[in-house]
Amino acid sequence: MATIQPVKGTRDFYPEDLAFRRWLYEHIRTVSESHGYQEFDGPFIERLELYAAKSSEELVKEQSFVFADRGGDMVALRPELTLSLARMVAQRSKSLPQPIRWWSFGPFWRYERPQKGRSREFFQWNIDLVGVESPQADAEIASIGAAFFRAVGLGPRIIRILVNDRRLAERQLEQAGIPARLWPGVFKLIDRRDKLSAAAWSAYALETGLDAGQLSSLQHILEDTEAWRTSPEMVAFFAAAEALGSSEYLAYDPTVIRGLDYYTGTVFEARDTAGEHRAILGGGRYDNLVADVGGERLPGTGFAMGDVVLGLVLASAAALPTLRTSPSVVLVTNFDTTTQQASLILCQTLRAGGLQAEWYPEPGRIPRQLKYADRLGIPVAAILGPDEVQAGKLTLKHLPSGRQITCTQAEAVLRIQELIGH
RNA sequence: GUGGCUGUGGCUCAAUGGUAGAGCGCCACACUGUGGAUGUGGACGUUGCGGGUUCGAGCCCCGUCAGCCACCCCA
Repeated sequence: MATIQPVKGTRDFYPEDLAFRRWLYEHIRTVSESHGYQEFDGPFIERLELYAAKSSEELVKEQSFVFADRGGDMVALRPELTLSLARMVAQRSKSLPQPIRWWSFGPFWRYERPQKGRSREFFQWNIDLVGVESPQADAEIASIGAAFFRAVGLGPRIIRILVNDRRLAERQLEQAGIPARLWPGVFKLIDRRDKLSAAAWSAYALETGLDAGQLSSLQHILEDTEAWRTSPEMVAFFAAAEALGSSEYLAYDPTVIRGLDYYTGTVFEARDTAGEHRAILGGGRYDNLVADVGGERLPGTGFAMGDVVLGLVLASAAALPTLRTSPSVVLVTNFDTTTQQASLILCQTLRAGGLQAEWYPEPGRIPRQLKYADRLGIPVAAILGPDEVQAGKLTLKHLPSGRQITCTQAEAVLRIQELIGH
């Protein structure tokens, strides 16, 4: 029978895949909560107008799953969370205690061609600090990213968080005599710098409307790795990061600009230092966003990290965890029809004792049952054959060590806990 | 949306236009009450789909679908 194809760009989460996602979620939760952030979530569908002209024109027009609901309203599967967050904050800006520290982990959808590190349905960690304008708030957010990388075993030699500030960049462009109307094009130009050859990039720059002098100034700006010292915000940012212990992950990079239109200040992205993968996370300061969705003006800062690229980076760094997919710590064998009843009772006793226990659901050869336990990584097999039933005992086999003991049923829970080292 | 590459057992891949194979995995047995190791044997295929060329197509041609990769954009 031909199987029906899954929807393009979606992923199936088999137990081992879900185990990884859960592992990720647990690290994200731990790091977020250790900084006092509260978990929240928004709806998976929003009205299209929430996104229109506030994130990026292409993101909304070309890369969102958009459809009319039965009432004729245009809605979108959420392509990002920040606007839902802004909307939720705007709705309760008078009553929510501020500053607001919120995090979330959930699914997002973008209608684009799937490729390496990019799928149409992906999971994303969002973390935001709203109501604070200080560079220290930006430093806290970036440092949470660093703390996460440290927690999952990705050290500063593998990951770097590259930081810039749009306010600084705009000042530099102004000083270079580049008129403000060219800035959007110039930002795009900066973004493309490492994708084009030097000659092609220069040609593209002239097309953007820069003259030779402005281009030369721009090149100086992009090579000046000390320019952050002229920015009070950047200086304060790096000082706070130092205190937060994340300095070794952070570096000023004048070529980082970020594509989303709503960023107003600090911007940053995490990359693997080998340059093998896409950006792992991206974020920055968005001081007008809450006002843009109808609230009072509230500054905010935050980032988003997708699960797909992170998985690739972990794989490259040989840092993927090995995870058990079966929750069972003990398999109760099903020797034959004469012992079935006793096996079921034993299994239920083990559960009552707090152990995750499963029962082989049909009588069968013991080798087969042990092999099953072995393949699932179940550490203990409780063997209950006619001999054991008659003696009122049972045999416990610890599969990783091959050790085997005999005990009474009353002792079983304790003995199993000893075997698995609890 | 544009371009490139690739579709063959469950997986990874072979097969000068001439009999569809291997390794891994799976199953059985050796070992009928002990998994992993070893050996022996076994099952599993309309070669993505549709058409064309040919005496003959997994291979060549056209179409189509899917996957991957790059561009675009971005997590």
